Amino acid sequence: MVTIKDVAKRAGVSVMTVSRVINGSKNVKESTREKVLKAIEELGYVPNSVARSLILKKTLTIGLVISDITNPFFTTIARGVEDTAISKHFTVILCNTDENPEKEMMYAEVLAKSKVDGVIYASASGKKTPLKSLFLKNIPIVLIDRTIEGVNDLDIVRGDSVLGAYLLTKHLIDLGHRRIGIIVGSHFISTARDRVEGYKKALNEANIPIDESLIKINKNSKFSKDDGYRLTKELLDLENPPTAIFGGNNLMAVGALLAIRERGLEIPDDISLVSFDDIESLSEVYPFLTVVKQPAYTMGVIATELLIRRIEDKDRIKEKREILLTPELIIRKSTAPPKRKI
Amino acid sequence: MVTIKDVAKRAGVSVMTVSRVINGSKNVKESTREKVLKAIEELGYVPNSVARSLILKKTLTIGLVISDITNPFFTTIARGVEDTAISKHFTVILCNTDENPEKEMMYAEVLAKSKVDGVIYASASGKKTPLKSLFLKNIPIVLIDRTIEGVNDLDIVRGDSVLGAYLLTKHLIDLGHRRIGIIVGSHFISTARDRVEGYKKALNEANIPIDESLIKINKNSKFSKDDGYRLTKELLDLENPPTAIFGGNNLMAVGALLAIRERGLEIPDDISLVSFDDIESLSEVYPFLTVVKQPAYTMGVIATELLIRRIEDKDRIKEKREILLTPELIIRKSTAPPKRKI
DNA sequence: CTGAAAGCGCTAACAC
DNA sequence: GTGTTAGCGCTTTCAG
Repeated sequence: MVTIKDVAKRAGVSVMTVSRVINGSKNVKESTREKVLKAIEELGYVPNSVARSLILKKTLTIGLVISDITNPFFTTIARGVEDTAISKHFTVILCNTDENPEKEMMYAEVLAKSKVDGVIYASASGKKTPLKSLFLKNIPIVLIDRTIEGVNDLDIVRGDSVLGAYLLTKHLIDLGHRRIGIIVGSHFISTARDRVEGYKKALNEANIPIDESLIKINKNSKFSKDDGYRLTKELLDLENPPTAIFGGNNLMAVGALLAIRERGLEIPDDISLVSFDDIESLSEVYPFLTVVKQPAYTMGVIATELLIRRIEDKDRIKEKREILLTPELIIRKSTAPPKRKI
Repeated sequence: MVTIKDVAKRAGVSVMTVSRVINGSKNVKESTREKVLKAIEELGYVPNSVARSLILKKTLTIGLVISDITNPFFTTIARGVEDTAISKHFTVILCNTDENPEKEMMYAEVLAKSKVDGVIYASASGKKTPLKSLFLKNIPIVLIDRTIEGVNDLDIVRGDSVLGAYLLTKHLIDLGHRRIGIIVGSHFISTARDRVEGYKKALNEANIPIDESLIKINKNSKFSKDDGYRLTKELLDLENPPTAIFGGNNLMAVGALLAIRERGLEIPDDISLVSFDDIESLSEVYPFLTVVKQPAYTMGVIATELLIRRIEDKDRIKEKREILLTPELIIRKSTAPPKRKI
């Protein structure tokens, strides 16, 4: 391995001068700079960021913890994060927890040990335990999408799930639905709770009594397609099944759709379906699902900007910032008035 | 920041003993170990991987360079890579080059400087220049999906694009099409060239003369939706337009679909459409597009396994390995016999 | 079983 | 403009 020493020797200067050239210091004679550059070129020297980080105590790296790399919602966030990070010369380490608290724990530790300068964090567990090692290292954290129980002092960027769920439910109610089923992921996750809250709010406002059997919020289920599929079947098996189903996120809605089709039911003729979060690659080609759409890319951008600001001047802004982004209702073809029971 | 020294002081032992405890060495008296563990706990000590990497000359990190994080094909690869890497205690740095050679260059340099232990690489430029800094550092590389001009000594895992394109084209020919347009990304990219090759092979076999005006392989265009859209319009504007269009990848096929619809044409009645690579989230809900599907997850897994094997015993296996995965033709609803010209 | 010394590749702080 | 010294947090000898 060729080090700064080798370059110095070859160029006939001290390592310090080489360091200056690498880091673009002004105080180097042009002829010296050229000598050094030539040596670097000849030797094929590449500076070692690890050594540099050890001294500087910064790695120019941020961790991005998301819960499902398969979900376009998170992928889009990742893109926003990455684009923004690059523009500020940061590299991002992507950590996919797969909605698995154990993986989440492991990744938090890896990031703490790796001495990333900061992390953007979508919790899979809803718990603060995994954050412990990050806190210990005093690593700046920006929460994204999901809040964490008992954590109130961290910046957070998220969509307004209560409002989004309210809009979706209200749309269904306006269409005439009164029995609306909702399926959401783990109740440990804030977005799951918020969406149920928005759902209830809309029902209450319309004086529709809340039927808990229509609310499928499972202890251990994830926000996955399979869960959506399974929970929808449970809903359809009810004695008095719903006339509309609210998918707690895009993946669950797809699962719901599959379950509904499997039963030979038509959407929206037999049953309506709405989804929290869009799937652009789907809707573009097949504009079918009525959804509430969150500005995922923007979320990634804002979270990264907040984080980097924290990294670069850790002390100045003390107060926590909460950015709430407004979702947008997009009405397509999966919703219609319920069949009138004659 | 609490370091190994602080722990040593607190536990009343030397740093070496702490190091032994951290790394699970056997040669530590049980009572000493407990003292050290207690000190670690009390101080909230987290080992510094940066310092460790500097000595060990390995980071337990691999870089994954992909060209489009928006494309489910690459996302699925990423998942395969990540799952495999984790299971071997490696962390992955995801680099999204966005099909942009400049970003590619930048990322290659970042990875070289970061001293990742290896990289999995889908080239955006098709050139070997960006790899230079990686080569200089002697970092093991496994190519994925795309070959690189003039690079013949690197392991590679890729799908058989020639075969896939051949199958897709043959399917169209079997249906009765004779004027088949093809749109692919930059001809600098091996998969673009291979797909055109497979296309030509099928035509030749059927004794259909090749009409270069039906082959849209642009110098600077990417494999993007917008390019698919634009190139399809060019195809439709031809004096004697094609009766079927071959989308060079999933994104281009979507662009093609949008362009076709915009012209008020019906698929497959007016024109057939096929795609290289599936979009699962789309096809699951709307099984419409006839595609050739590659085992993306498997590609990620295999590439990572190869890479880690290289990392862990750099010398033993000298010869390059090439893994060619077979794509699968999935016939759905976007293809039909051409309208007979009366 | 435990510790002291040396040093990984680099930069900060100060000389000259 | 350039070089010297010291040291980042850790592990590797090698003693004891």
